Amino acid sequence: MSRYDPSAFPPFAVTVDLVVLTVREHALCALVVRRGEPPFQGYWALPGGFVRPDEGLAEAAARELAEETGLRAHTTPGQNSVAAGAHLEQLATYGHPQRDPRMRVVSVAHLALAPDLPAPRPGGDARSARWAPVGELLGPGGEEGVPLAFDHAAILADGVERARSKIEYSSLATAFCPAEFTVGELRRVYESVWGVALDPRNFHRKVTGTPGFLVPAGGTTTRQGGRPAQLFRAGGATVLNPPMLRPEP
Amino acid sequence: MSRYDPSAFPPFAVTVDLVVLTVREHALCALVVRRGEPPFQGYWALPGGFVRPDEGLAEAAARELAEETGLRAHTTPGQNSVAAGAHLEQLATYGHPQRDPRMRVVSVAHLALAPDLPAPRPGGDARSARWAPVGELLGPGGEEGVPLAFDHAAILADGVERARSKIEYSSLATAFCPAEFTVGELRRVYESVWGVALDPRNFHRKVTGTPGFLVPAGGTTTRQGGRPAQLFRAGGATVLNPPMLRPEP
DNA sequence: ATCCTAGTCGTCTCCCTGACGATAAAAAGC
DNA sequence: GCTTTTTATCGTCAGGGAGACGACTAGGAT
Repeated sequence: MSRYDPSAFPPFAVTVDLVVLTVREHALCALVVRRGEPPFQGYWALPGGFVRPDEGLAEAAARELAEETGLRAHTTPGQNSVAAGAHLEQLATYGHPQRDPRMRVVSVAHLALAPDLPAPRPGGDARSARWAPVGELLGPGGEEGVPLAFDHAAILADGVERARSKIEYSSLATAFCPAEFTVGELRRVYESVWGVALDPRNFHRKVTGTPGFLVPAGGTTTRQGGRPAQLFRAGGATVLNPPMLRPEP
Repeated sequence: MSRYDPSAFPPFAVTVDLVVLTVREHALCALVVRRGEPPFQGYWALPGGFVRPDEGLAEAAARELAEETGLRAHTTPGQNSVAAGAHLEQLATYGHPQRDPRMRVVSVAHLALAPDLPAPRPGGDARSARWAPVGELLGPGGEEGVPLAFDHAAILADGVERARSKIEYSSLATAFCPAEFTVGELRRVYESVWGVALDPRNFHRKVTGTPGFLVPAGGTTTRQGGRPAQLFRAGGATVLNPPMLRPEP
């Protein structure tokens, strides 16, 4: 930190990009926006923007998240924030010298997990936004044969992998659920994120037996047809001990 | 990414800071350097420096690591690099607006795990460097009652926690060992990083039974006194299935 | 020769997990 | 109304991993 004259630092721009994930119709989906200007005009991209001069990184990410989804983020002492039903954490930083053709841009990617939202509201500016299944975005050639802008496919892949591994040993899967949910709904979250089928009986035994994971909310509901299911809220536990195990293929 | 005029971006400096960990004398130690100029002149700090204009983040971290320790880093396709016996990965990014009193600095912290090195060579410039047990650096008031410079205590704490959790489910603990090592030496690594005592018999059964973790190197050695121990190298496995379990207090 | 130290193999028990049968309670179809 | 379908929930059982710990081995130290 002493090798350079601080007043002669090289010119960097710092942005935040958001991997916002949700589960819709039994599929893991990411929020993407259509770029209205070059470079990559017309391409789908992750939402994001420049960090403002007097704004922290988590603060910038929370602001962008609110602009794009309307979710309010409530910053916590650590690096993670919890919005109204949403979770926000730093993912990784991407700074390849040529990742943006305009200039040197270092992007601090964040990962947000949100429950199924009514509609992807188009945000403050006029860009169109949509939820796209990550399988399509990350498939060969990307969505509609067109890959994501910049290095956003790699960022999205890292975010998806982070989500997939983090619901193993933390209670974060509840961030995909509304405030009150059933064991079956939580199971469908795991199945959608991991892309596997889980045994309903073993899953029920596991989640109800893990202390602090779920607390009964008191009612029952019939949202899916079939026998009414008990309603739960997320418990106070953040780490799951023992973890949920992702079955191997 | 379209809200700002890219040519009018706010002025940011981007640095890399390094959490370099090793195990020395049954204690987890971090590399710290003494600052020779303000701010925090005379304080201990994590090694680091500015990212150069045409240099990637991992590249900058590898360069700093080589300057401070002499370890060569060999960049891999992913975000992680493996040096000659050392491991390097991105940790997290710290960008609080006031974290550096001189200017707005965003620091991309990296975590390096190295085997016990002969001596902390003072690096290219004249700053003094030393290995300090993390318990002293993170204890109340920090080393000698003086805390680390900037927010480096928080960065170090995050790096230590990352190392502690990552040796649970990956074979990264071998990065603290020389090329050939015994099961006992590997066990002392786990004990030092976690700060616990492990049962030698169960540990031996576990690591030798995990496929791909260790491969016999063919010889035996008596480095610690007692019965000669078989020598192993790190196997090809990077993830441990099932993981090593950190005992709870 | 004896003790000490560290390494290695074995055993036993507990608990978690996966596989899967059985029952319960609602909606959907007839 | 009755049956079928769907989902939820409880139980049982076998296999595997992990903690606790005994026993044996092979060097150095005294």
